[in-house]
Amino acid sequence: MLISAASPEIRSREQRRELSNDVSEVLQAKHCLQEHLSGDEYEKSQPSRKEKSLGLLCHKFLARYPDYPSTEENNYICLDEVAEELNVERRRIYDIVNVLESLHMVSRLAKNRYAWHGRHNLSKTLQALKKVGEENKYTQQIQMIKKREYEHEFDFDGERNEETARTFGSNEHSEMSFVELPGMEFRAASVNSRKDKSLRVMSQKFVMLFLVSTPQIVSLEVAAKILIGEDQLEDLDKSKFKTKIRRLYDIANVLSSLELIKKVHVTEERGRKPAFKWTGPEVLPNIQDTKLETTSTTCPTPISESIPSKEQCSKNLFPSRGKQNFTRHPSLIKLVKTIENDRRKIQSAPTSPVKICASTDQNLSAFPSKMAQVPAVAKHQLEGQSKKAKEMKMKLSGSALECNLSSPEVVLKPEPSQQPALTQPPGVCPPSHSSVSPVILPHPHSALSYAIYLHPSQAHTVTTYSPSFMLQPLPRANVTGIKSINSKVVNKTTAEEGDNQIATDDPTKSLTAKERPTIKSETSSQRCLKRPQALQESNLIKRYRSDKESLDTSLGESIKNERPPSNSSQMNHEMDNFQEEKQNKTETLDQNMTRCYDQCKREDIPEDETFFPSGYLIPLAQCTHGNKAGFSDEEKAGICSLQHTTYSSPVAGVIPMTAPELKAVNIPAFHITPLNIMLSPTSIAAAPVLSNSCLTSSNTASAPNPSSSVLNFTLQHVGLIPAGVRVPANPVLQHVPVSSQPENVSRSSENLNLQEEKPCVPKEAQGPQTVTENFFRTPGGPNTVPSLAANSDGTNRISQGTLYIPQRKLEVSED
DNA sequence: GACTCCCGCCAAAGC
DNA sequence: GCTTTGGCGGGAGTC
Repeated sequence: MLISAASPEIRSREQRRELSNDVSEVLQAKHCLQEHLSGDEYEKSQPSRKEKSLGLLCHKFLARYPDYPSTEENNYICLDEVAEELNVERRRIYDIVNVLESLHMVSRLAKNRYAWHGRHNLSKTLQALKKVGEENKYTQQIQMIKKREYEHEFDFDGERNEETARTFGSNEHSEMSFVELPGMEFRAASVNSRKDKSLRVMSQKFVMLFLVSTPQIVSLEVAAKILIGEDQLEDLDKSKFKTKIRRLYDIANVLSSLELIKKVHVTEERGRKPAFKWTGPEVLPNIQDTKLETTSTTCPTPISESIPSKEQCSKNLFPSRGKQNFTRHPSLIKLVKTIENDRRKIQSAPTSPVKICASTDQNLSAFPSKMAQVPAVAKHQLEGQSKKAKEMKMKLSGSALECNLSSPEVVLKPEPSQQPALTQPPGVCPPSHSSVSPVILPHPHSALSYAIYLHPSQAHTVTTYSPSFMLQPLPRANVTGIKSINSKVVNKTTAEEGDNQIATDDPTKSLTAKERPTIKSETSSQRCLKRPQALQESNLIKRYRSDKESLDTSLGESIKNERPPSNSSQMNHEMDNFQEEKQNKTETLDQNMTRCYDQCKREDIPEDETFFPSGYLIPLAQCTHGNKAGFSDEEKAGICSLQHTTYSSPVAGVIPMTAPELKAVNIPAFHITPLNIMLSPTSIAAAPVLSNSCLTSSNTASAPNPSSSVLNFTLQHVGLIPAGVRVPANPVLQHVPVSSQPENVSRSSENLNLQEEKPCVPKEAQGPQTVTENFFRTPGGPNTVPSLAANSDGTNRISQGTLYIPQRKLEVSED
């Protein structure tokens, strides 16, 4: 009955002939049903509104065809046939087909006839859409709309709408366009030229919004506003808006059936809003080989400028507004191809370092859209850390510690894990591996900088003892975030690894070592050792961050080799430059980090393994308790009692290090004085005393195995001992067999792992202790490094942390 | 009452 | 001139 009502009798008769026996039987049954049932009963037997929804209909439609059809199969779609079989009018089928067409899952062959492609082209299409979405700056548009929504709450006059209209009107991307794939161009001139293909275009743009959004959630309201804004913003009235919303529901139903999106609700200040979340495949915008075909109804830009395709060119040459219906003229093909080839040449430079470093699409190809949050996270952390540092300074300014704040070369900075995780912006992965924090230290002899890497607990310790330090955490949270984000696509993280990641991702667990899960320490390989580029970039980042901190703290002092800002405008200017450079460098560094992480993954290096940048390290002690020196309870809580924790960092170009090594080489770290970190005898005396229990439980029992070669090299390198002179390991640790063989590191790590299973001595029972106290207990001992260098003013110059030596010395440390 | 979206009118485009 | 296609908005069903 429906068919006969919807179609002429002749067509029905022809179709009936083509229909399968099953369909005929269904129809006959229907007719019988209608004849035998009364009107009400028949109505009741009709499917409900829900059962007739477009989404369900689309499900039925999709069920008819395989996701990945083979070429041998008959993949033609006859709209009449489908409409009849699905018992809907053709109008509904058009809605479905249009959306599928926008994703290139179907293509129109002829009148009433389509070809089914399934999901073969889906990834390419999504890549293309993402690229176009990025080019169209949809992210900015979304932000603009959201911002305007917020402003609109306080501004109800009509000026805003005018401003909105102007903004969208000035948008160079305001034309409607359709993204095509090579070989998937619309064959029919009608489709190419018709202006009223907005459902397809809307569908594509809707998808683009998801692909460029972070998180990939788009509210209907925002989507409708953007689509209206691009269409006819002068008609930004309510009816237009409602109509767009209706269409978006149509599209969303189909996309939901394709499991590309999922309906959610976002709760904002003004209430609950319907929205959709992208649940489709992660899209890597690596489309250097994907040729985009963008049709356009207008020609806003000259052809010589970034016209993406011959399609676009032909369309732009013959704008299809009104009744001008042009197909691609053969004479244009040659010209268009030339343009296209040129464009391809330009775009086919994926290895261009400029592209990679400039966070372009190529850059994004390695890291999906969430990578875009990296700068924001970094900024967030820097700001938070800067604030924390200021607070810490304020706190400590009146404390018993006498710290020379007048000339700090390195300013202490709290570690990232101190940042409240809840303050992370939505969609931003919280910092996880926050165990190591580098500090740039200028080398006194070689003009090369050192980086001190501090464990979070050490950060607290250093904060306490030397508040003039500023810890410079690596963008580890960013890296981790990237890793976790990309794990599905890039790293193929196993479930177990994922669990580990979750455990370490939890920022609350990174606050103290006590809360930290036992982390195995194993030095399995130094295959990730040499990453010169990453090292340089890392140093650059550190320098930038130091610069930033220098500005932030407004101390009027700058880190060595950094020119201090002379006035506020210059400072602002430098800040701007810094932010920009920092972002670029951070992203580049993060890539290297992720690459190394991937490599380590491939080489089966445990995720929690200790990594430090290549070069050698002079680590800090990791066992500290802050019961003295007037620490507040809060600070005590922050000072962790890490005993068996190793330091993990997915930093590119890293050396696995175990906790014992850190302890061992910590000694020279404390005595090397490339910094002018002043510590008075008073404060040293006030430093916690290392108890035997600590040594027993962690240093000794956990098989600390000081790497004397590292120690010696370190001392030689910094000029504390002459070349050729070897200094034995710390006598406190001497009962542990010392081996300079690299494998020994692994062995000690294994020991450590075993030890970790034993219950640790309770914090309280250990009493105030810190490994750093080792140095005070054995000052000037024959087997230790020289005593603290005393300054003329009676203070002692110490540095605390893991000293990072440039990589060129690496082979020495491996001795 | 707001949200959701089915339904079908009707005009443009195709043949 | 008939058919196909699809924009559009009323209004019914659902929450």
